[in-house]
Amino acid sequence: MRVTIKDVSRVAGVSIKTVSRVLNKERYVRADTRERVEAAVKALKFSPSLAARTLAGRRSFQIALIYDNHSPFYIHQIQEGVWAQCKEQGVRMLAQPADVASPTLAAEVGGLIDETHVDGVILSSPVTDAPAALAELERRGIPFVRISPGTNHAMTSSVFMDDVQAADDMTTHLINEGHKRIGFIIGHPNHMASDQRLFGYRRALDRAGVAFEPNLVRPGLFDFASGAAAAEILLSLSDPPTAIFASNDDMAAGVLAVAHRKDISVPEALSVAGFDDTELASAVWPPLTTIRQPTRDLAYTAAGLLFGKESGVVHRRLQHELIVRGSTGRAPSDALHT
Amino acid sequence: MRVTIKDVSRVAGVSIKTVSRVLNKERYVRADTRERVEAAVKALKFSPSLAARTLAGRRSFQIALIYDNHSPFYIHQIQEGVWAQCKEQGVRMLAQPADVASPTLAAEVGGLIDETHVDGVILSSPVTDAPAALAELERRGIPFVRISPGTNHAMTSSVFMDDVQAADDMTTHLINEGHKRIGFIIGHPNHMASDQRLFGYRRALDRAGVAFEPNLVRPGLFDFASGAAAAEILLSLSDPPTAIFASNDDMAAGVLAVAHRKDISVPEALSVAGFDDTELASAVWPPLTTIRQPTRDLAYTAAGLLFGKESGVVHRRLQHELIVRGSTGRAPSDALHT
DNA sequence: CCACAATAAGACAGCGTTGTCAGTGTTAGC
DNA sequence: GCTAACACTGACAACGCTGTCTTATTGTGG
Repeated sequence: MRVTIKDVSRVAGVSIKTVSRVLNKERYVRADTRERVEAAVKALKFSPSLAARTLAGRRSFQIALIYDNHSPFYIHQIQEGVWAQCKEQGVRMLAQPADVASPTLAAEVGGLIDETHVDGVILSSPVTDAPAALAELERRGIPFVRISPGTNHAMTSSVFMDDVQAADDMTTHLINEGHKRIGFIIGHPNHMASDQRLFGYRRALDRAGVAFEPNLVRPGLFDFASGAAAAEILLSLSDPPTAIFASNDDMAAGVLAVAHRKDISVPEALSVAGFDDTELASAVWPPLTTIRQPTRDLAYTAAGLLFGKESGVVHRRLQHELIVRGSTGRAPSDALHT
Repeated sequence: MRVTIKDVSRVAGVSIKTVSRVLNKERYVRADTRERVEAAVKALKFSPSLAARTLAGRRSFQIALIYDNHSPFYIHQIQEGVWAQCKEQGVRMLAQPADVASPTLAAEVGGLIDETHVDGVILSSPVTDAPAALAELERRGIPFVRISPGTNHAMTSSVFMDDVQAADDMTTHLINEGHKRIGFIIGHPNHMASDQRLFGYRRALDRAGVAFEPNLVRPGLFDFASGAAAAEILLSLSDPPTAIFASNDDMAAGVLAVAHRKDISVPEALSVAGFDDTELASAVWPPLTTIRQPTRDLAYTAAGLLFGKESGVVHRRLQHELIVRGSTGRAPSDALHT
């Protein structure tokens, strides 16, 4: 039924081992032999069985992407980046949702690796910082790369952006626009990036000599609803902020919705800023001023590192960018002084 | 290194075949033997090699999900639904993006199946209607289920919603709100659902005796930008529509953005409706009146059919729901008559 | 022209399971 | 108490490749 390496070898008039050599681009195959084999492969539309290659060889031609992130846009971009790199390398990608809070995380990660024999793993935040998952990977000595990890890890490569600086950039931008009371919505507590963005916000305030006010900082969960809930509270303050900086776009969209409902015009009465520059940022009104996180590139680069394009442990920082759109503007009080 | 069935058999004091029987829940294993084996499996944290099972047996414990859809929200829900079902069944899911317009589609689908030996395939629109892909699947006699196919296919199961009725429902709702001039933005031409939604729109107009006006219908591509572009044209008409029904939420968000930019208040001066009820529908302002498409359930059910929960070819229709939110309201002229 | 390395290709075992078949207990019926 | 049917278990080949080892062929320097 199935076309196997045997069929190819028969058609090409060589041994199966020689076919295997051609398939794996090994040395010591004469050019004309190679061509005969390749012609046979094409004629028979032969695709080698991954299962057999995995079982017999040292590679499985598969990698896993493990994630636990509730922003569909973010995940989509991550998947796309890893996928693109895999396609170039002729490797399959196993997308694996996980729950970092689950007690069975370690078992799931371990089982995945044992069952599939994947050649490597890409970890996306916050799985990057789940000790249980990391321990399983290390115990098996399987290569892995982390995307936007929150913790340092000398032994494995990672790809990330400077969350502190990015949040600092955004906050500074708002300050430069005349804002003094800037609300901040923290990201999901599972994500280390959440702390870093908060830190960047505080650092910018400090440097500018703007007093930090705990009232203006609210927790969030990286989703629309939590952003809206936080905005509800911030905007009900007796002395509400003139700008709100949310730690991701989804939450910023929540802020916008509340502003609209309360008939607070954006950006005239309230500036709103997001983070990530997902498709959502341009799909809401007004379009969000945000930080462009090179998510897809992060993922693409991470997968590239996994395939050993560079040797040794590499920590690569990718550049973010402040994207100014319609959701932010001069502080309202400021307008009086012009 | 790796824990194998041999290790388990040694610890349990049985043959590897008996371990295999327990693993596969076959008959003819004494209860106490089964327990001994299960204890050994647990003690050794044994996970059977998928590669070996695939090679030796008739099942691969893997299915593939093939999609080509540019709405991240939609794909996310589809993946989630299939994934949930797979998890219940203890089967791995291979997510495979594809390009229905690509000339290599058939080769990619064929290669995927031959390489991975997947037990079945889930096709999401518009791959459901790509003849090249279907032919490859049929040639191999591999079971597959289609999610929201546009064409009939007697031989395989499918799961879908009634796009015609849903579009009819929405259009009727708008008519009932007093709208006479209702713009319509068609979906991506690759998707059969696009035609059906257009048909439902026309059917509702006909039934209500509202004249169909070709001017009010614009093509789109299921993305934000094409929705905005269509809205731009519709709203520049000398006699613009009082409502715009976009064939999905992404395009409806584009309409909202244009309305905001042109300072047309929604829903007072313009009603906007979407389709799908993705997360986006609730993340924009005002939140979109839309059709709730049971995307996740569609996917979950499709995967269930693949695992043969029911025998024979099944075509299951899932119920949609009209979700009325803030983006639609009475037609403006209508207000005068109240 | 010979020794020796480099190149080229095949034979065969083995990866970790499942399928098949054979063999051994165990029970039921008369 | 004997036989047939059933329940249970194991031996062994096979799945489709790659790794290792062996053998043959071709080049290369002195």
